[in-house]
Amino acid sequence: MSELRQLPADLLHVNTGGHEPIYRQLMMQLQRMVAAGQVSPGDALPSVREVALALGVNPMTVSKAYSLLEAQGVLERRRGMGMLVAAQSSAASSQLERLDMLRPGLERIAQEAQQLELSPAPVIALLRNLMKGSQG
Amino acid sequence: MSELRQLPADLLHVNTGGHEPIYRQLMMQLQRMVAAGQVSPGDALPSVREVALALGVNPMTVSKAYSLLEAQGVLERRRGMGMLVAAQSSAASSQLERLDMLRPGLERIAQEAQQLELSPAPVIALLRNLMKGSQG
Amino acid sequence: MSELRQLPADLLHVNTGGHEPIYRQLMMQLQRMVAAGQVSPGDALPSVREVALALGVNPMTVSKAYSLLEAQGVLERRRGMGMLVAAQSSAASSQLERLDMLRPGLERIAQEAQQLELSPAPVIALLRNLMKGSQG
Amino acid sequence: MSELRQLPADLLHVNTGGHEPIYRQLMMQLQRMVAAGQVSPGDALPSVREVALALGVNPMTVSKAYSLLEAQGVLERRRGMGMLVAAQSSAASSQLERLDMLRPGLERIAQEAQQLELSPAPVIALLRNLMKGSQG
DNA sequence: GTGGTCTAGACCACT
DNA sequence: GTGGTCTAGACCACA
Repeated sequence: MSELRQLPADLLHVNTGGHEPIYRQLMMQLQRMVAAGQVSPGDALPSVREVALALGVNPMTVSKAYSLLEAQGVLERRRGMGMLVAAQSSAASSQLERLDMLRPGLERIAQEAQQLELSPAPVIALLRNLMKGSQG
Repeated sequence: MSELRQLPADLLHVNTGGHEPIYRQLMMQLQRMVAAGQVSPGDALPSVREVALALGVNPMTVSKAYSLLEAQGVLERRRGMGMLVAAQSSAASSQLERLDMLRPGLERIAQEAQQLELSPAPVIALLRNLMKGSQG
Repeated sequence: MSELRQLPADLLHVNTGGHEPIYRQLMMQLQRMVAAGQVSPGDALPSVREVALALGVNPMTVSKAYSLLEAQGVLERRRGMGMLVAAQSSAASSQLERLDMLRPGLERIAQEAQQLELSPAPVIALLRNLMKGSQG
Repeated sequence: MSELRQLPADLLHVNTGGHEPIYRQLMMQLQRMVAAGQVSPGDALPSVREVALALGVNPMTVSKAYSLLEAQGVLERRRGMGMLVAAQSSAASSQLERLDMLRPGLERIAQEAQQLELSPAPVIALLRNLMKGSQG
């Protein structure tokens, strides 16, 4: 029997105000955590009810995120055990794969910067600053 | 000389496929054009009907974009004569102000990069690449 | 031959920004000037072109105001002489009649004050202040 | 106790006959109700469909009023759950703030009274009368 | 259940 | 010519 790690529900965050749907915020966060190896195949996810309570959102919303990730093969539903990270979910992804998850966002930034007639230098400087900040 | 510049309608583009509402795409494009100084206070905007025809969308959709920009102080209504860029819309914004329009997007990128356990270097390299591409 | 007074075009004002149509602003102003006796039956009005130029509005807008006042019997069109204040326009109105012109606006104020749960005292105090200001 | 107050839809009224657009009538009514404290931050608004039904207008018209108030920071959207009065909407406004909402109208009255060469006394008397009427 | 978006079309008001 | 308003109805996304 492998020892079951249980992902704490309070690792997830949600921004109710923005335009991005809550279920999608949850999906993307979980996907990133899997990709980064912060959670491994076989690890258990907090129950729908638990997450819903911790985040103050509707349980159906959490359930939707879980179900979509299951359909994507990222999660697995185990009878009586809730959801856990799927075995074939290739554990942590390579740096290149993870970088690719950022590509759409970066492409959009690049396009907007061009429309704002901003040269790469200041944009990159700002991004470097923000990344130092959140890591330091 | 009361020479009135008229923004050509075909400078606007719209992506019907995506999730972002058409009216919002128009709003953001116009806002960036004003900020970048590609269009100046007092310049006339193409008529609602003109834009609607050029983009193949419903006039009300264009009108919604215009109205919201007016409520935001970016545009001004000249009764019976169309819309124009508002006077107090501070002409072209400074580089710092324009950079600030990118900040939310960059903050999000930084947060996601952290969750993906990506170091600044590769992310910044990718962004630099994308920005070179759109400028070349 | 009675001596013809000519109303100067710059007595009229117009607020392009608001919701009230320009032609209506002109109509109401002229009506108030007649009612107050600031202009008398037989007095000539500035030409459409003159007013349009002085106010920076479309001549058709001025013309519309004049025509509607003519239809109302306030103005008279005299061939080759432009518009003049109609003879039967009862010269200056009585105080009661003039007060009645303010009634709709005051009724609206009263209704809004009630919805705002404002008692009469402060509203009346503010109005008294504003009237002193514009008269002093 | 998470007791949610729900604003009844029949508190809203609409005058189809006048010139003022329906959506704007709704906006102003709601704004005054918030300012007067008749409805508090966190209170739920009647659903778009409910109001539309009660008033016999198109749901889009109601939705427009709600959306504009949201853009103005008066209301907040709870995805899939309806609208509620925004938290930062400073609860009931002070008497001074509410009085300020009447200022533009009163300024206009004062200006018109001056053009009508009316002295403050009769105007104020009329207003006092009208306000008594709506309170009795 | 909630609001959001878009369309097609009619009608209006202003300039 | 300009934008504004409203309707009726369809379809979508979210919770």
